[in-house]
Amino acid sequence: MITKQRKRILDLIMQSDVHLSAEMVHDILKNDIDPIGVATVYRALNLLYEAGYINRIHHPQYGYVYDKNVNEHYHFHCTKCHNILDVDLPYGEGINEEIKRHINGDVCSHSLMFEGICEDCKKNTES
Amino acid sequence: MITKQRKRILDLIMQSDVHLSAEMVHDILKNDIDPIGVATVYRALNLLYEAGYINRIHHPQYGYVYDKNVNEHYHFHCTKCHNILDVDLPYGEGINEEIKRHINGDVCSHSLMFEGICEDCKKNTES
DNA sequence: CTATGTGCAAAGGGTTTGCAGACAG
DNA sequence: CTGTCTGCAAACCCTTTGCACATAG
Repeated sequence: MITKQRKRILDLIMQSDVHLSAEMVHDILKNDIDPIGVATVYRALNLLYEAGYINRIHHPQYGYVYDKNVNEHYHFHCTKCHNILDVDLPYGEGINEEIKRHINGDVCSHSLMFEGICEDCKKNTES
Repeated sequence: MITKQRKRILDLIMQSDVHLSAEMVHDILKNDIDPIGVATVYRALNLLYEAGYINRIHHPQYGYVYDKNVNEHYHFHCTKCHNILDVDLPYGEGINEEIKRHINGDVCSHSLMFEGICEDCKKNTES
């Protein structure tokens, strides 16, 4: 069911250039003309993720963050500002099969996260 | 400072075949002849990790889990039993440099986690 | 003896849940 | 009108913190 709260939450994710956590989404929407409650935000994000409208990744600091890009891809985490950036590297589909032979089970996906200092933080440190 | 509590916690990690969370460590040690408190477990694990005695990885379900293997390596997460297994794949040191060119910042490490069903869970499903 | 570690219980934060009222179709 | 969604507050889980006492060196 598409309610106006869910639409506003989905729109926010779609329009955001950064990866937002549930808390960030709530912080933005609770100050609107008609505020959205925390519970609604958490429920909507889970639902939108389960339905495949948005992507969800594990943030090293803030639990889950949500992403408009639903294609499998890799991420970079800045250990200074804690932003997540998308990494422009082709997704290694084949590696799952390779690992399957080591594990003797099923391997259906993988996630790859790089860690370091992003361009902006590096500039700010130098200056 | 090496206290008997810290030694027992470190020994437990070193002898375990699986990756233990702080809670699991506490659950085991709280039932001993002289029990160890939660706070001590959390403080000791942080300390042992900071000091480089043990490794720590982000578990998709249970916060951090601790690992006796301090060398960089990759992991497999079973989405059924939620165990973490080590993956026997060489660590791709060179890829950090490659990503550095995309990010224009510093890239110092990466973590790679495979997801799927482990051998044991697969067997149990089939039978 | 002095500095550090411990255990307890309370506080903390982020997320989930129960429930009455609101809303969509 | 009926079933689903919302908002609130309480509950929840895991982790951290403050403090008095215990322990290591």
